[in-house]
Amino acid sequence: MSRAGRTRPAEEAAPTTAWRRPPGRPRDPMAEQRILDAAIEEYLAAGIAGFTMDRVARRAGVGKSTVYLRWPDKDTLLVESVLARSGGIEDVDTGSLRGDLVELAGNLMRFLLDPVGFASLRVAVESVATRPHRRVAIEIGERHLAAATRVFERARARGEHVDEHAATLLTDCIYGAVTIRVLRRGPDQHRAPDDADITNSCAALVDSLLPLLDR
Amino acid sequence: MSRAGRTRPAEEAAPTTAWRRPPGRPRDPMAEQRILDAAIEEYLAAGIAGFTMDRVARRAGVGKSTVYLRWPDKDTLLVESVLARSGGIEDVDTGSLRGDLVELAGNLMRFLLDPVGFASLRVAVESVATRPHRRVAIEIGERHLAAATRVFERARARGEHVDEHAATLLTDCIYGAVTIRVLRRGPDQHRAPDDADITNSCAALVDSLLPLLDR
Amino acid sequence: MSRAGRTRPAEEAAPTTAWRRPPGRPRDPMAEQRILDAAIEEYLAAGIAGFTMDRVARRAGVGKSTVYLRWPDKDTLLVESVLARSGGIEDVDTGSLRGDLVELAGNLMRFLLDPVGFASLRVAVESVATRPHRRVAIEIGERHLAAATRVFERARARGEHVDEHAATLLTDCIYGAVTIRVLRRGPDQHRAPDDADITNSCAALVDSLLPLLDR
Amino acid sequence: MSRAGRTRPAEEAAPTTAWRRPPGRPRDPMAEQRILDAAIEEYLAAGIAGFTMDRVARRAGVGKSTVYLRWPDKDTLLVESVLARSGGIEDVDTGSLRGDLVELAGNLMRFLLDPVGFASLRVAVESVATRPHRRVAIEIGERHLAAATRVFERARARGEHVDEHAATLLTDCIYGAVTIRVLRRGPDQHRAPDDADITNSCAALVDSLLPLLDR
DNA sequence: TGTTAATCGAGACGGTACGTCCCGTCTTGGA
DNA sequence: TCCAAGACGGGACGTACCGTCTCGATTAACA
Repeated sequence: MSRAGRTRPAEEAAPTTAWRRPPGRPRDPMAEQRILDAAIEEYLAAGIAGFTMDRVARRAGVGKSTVYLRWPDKDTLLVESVLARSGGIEDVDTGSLRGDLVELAGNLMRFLLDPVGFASLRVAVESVATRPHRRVAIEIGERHLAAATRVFERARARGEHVDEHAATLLTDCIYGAVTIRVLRRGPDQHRAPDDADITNSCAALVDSLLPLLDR
Repeated sequence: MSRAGRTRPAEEAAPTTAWRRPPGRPRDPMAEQRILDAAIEEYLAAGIAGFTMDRVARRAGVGKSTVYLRWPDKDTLLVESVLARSGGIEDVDTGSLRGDLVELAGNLMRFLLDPVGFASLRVAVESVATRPHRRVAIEIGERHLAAATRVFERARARGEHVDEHAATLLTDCIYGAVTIRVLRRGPDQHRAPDDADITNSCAALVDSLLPLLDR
Repeated sequence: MSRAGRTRPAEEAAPTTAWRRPPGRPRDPMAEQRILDAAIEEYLAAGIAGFTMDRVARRAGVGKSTVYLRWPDKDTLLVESVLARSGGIEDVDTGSLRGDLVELAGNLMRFLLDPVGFASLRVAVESVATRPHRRVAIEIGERHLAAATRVFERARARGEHVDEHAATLLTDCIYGAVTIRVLRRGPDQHRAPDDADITNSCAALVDSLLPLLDR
Repeated sequence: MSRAGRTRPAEEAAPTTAWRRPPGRPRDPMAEQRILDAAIEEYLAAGIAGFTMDRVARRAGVGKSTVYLRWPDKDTLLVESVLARSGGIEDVDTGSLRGDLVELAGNLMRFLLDPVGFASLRVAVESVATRPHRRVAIEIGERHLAAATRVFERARARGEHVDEHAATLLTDCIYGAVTIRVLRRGPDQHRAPDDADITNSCAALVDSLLPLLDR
């Protein structure tokens, strides 16, 4: 997620040394967010084809130099905008493994059905193919995986016996099936399905797969 | 897969009437394939960034007009090139359901690990998001799905009892898991994994999921 | 005015030998004129920029090959179309030298004020600059000059003494002045000047210049 | 001669207010001339057929955008290039009316015999026909006319009596005759005629026409 | 109170590719 | 052999962006 720009205080490692503001006019702290927002809005409005640095800068009320000072090129800006927006795959904790998994699957499905969320899938797939951005895909993957991992850890902490292999399998199947099903219908099919529908179908999926844990 | 060009004999609805060649010089029947080939070669050589209509035309030994007569724009040409190349998800028939499924999963994984195959995934994901090409994604999906469907039908024909729901679930899980795992490592990680490795991991996946069929 | 096409009977020198029709389908005798007409219409309608071989052929109801069989390229067709249309600088004969010259000047002015006539000036100037068509400019010049020459010859035949040099000078001045004046106001200034106006101004011009003949 | 670009200081009407540079990077003041030069060179080297925007930009060491920022299209650039080059119809002042007129006629003839000068005639004739550029023709005309006007004014200042009508007539005849004679032989007939020849023929022309001033 | 230096909005710059248009040629089946 | 139709290879057009650059104006910390 690090940008090419010069380091900022928060990211510095110097623990004891006092931080000295670099000389010159400091960067506008608002610009960053304004640009990210403008980028997402442009992307959502016009798709990847209409996504133009000039337009993003214009919409953000910012000069192009201000953009290029922070992101080295268009692709990077797009990727980071999407990532910044699709950020929080919040942790889930319903008390039971089944409940957690249903919630997890539901979250992913809701996420992918949202245009920005789906965009992060596009970005991930695209970045797998373009060497320099592969990191992005991995990061997105990790983020979702981490939530699943914690769910299983909590289950073990509760005393349930969960085989490591089975857990991985379950995760891949749940995430994979959800993804493939969303791909089959596309995001935001003009009207997303009812929240209850999502939960129901995810519950059915999880219930079908749960037996795998018992060998 | 039909282009914007004028109708060709095979696509005509006229049942009894003899087909009359339209007036004027007929389109070069070779050009079509030469362009598609050149497009894939350019794409593989230079990636999406270096994919240029002029270069494709040049490589195909063709004028740009000849290209634009057949495909309305760069995106469409790229998509159809990839699709044309990623065509044959051949049918599998090993005699047993388990064997078929292992083969199916292996085919998909090998397909996705190949640059052109992975490109078709990119194209599918991208086309889900861009309304005008959604058809493409569906077509790719169908193509893979059809192979799975036939496998289950053959199983039923052999007398095995296969629940409809379970079959769908199995298909989604296998395809989903394979896809997600490929996404995790990317295509053509400089050297694709051994063919035996692929088969082994697919066998493990299928064996783990097969119990789902028995409720 | 000869085209690149194969020779036609009328242009042949064979005096006594019977002319044998060449084998194959004879050329459509109408096509020639239809194409010339269409060319002028297109030129007048859209100017040189909108003058397209495809459009000319289409308007003439003719295939492009039919055009190219008769004229080797666009420029030649345009030039010959204009020339064909601006053809007749009719002879004048009013009985007196002054009358003839006034008529001559008037004809030229009317000719240049007509869009097609002015086009022939454009074509002439242009063709002076483009080596391969220089012939055209000369031809146009000759055509106008010839009329003047005949006027002076007739004057001499009537017994008037007309110095050769003075005649040339007079011709150049009359034609030159008329041309320059038309250039100053442009052709078809939405509404051409009254025919009487033209005659009057030409008469004034000629009357002013006539004394030059008496040394 | 003004282009579509934004206003420059000199053209501004603000009388007392200080001029403020518009925001953004100012246009490269050299580019203008470099492009005009490159255009003329291309035109002279390859004629109108080989006159390509890409080549002009390349030769000027400039991007196409830089060209199109200043001239809206190829025709306009060509016209203005020619005009810029054919600029200086210098004033003449030999002390006598006859001397001035001979000089004037000689200048015009030399001008028209030079490829660039003749090009300006082409441009003028062409622009008379194409509404949007008519201004150009007028400007070229005025420029030459002005020199003649000043000659006659000076003559009057010297006390010579010069009738207004006669002066106009003389100008039209001289310019017209010279133009028509150049048209008859074309510019740069591989080798322009000797400078003395030009002067001689112009002197003869003027001497023949001078009597017109005395009624 | 300047001086220094980085950032800001704006927009011109050198490039490159797009998709369109047209030229002059070629290739059909039919006249 | 010509004809109408229209595809073909080639190449220029004018547009749109990219990522860089150059302005004058700001905005701090340092002197």
